[in-house]
Amino acid sequence: MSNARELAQAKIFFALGDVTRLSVLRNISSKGALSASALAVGSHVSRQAIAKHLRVLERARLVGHEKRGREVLYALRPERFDDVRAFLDAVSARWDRALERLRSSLEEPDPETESKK
Amino acid sequence: MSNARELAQAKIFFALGDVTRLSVLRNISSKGALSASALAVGSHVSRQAIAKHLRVLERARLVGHEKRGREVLYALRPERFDDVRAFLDAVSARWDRALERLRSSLEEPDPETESKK
DNA sequence: CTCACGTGCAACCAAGAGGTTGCATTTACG
DNA sequence: CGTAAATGCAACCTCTTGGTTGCACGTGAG
Repeated sequence: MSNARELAQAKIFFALGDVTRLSVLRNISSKGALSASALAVGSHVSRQAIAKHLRVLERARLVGHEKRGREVLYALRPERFDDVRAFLDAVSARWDRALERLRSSLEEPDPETESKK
Repeated sequence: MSNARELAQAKIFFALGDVTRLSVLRNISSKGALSASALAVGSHVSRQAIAKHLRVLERARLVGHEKRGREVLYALRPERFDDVRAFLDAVSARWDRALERLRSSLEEPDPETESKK
């Protein structure tokens, strides 16, 4: 039930569930690859806090890093967002089917299929 | 910078960032509206824990509740997922544009636009 | 070479998350 | 009416989060 895929999904969503991290993602998605220090400049928290957030984002594989001289640049990995979309689509689809089942069972009592229970 | 919309987005993602809550969502998305007790049956945690998770999901407006006799049924509100998709699309689009800018500025120095900095 | 800058690591702290148990309350159903 | 089921509320506990400060280490610019 709680296999590795679902755990990875939860990790991704967890990484997205913080305003500071969302702001970090917005920054590197609009301005390109940035260092932890650069990201901390416009932020209201310290550089070390940003570094921690970057580690969370990286463990969720939403960003990657690359050593560039004496600084470390963090960049987006947008391909991971497809997994998130897949989850959303799956849930929505299941929900639509559940609604459809409910609707048909209400509008049309249909004793044949009803007798299955 | 950190306005109400971004806070709401973070709340949605936070609500999705827990394996138990993801499992709850899967359950009510496949089996339809369920009560907290019913959701707790197949789970490895207590009914009260499920109730807390349901409150988190409800504050993020991902689910809604309806009193049905002596029990309370929780159902999905899939329209909220559109907001999530909107965020993902926005970030991906910005990232694509950032990549495009980077690529063009590398392949073609273009002193005219470069002189803007 | 020097030194300031960017980074990483560690200790620490307050607050919140996630979970439990226990009890009170409501309510459908024999 | 009586009772068992479903819920709500509160207290409590432990572990994690998000944040800080301080310091040590590498490395690039002048």
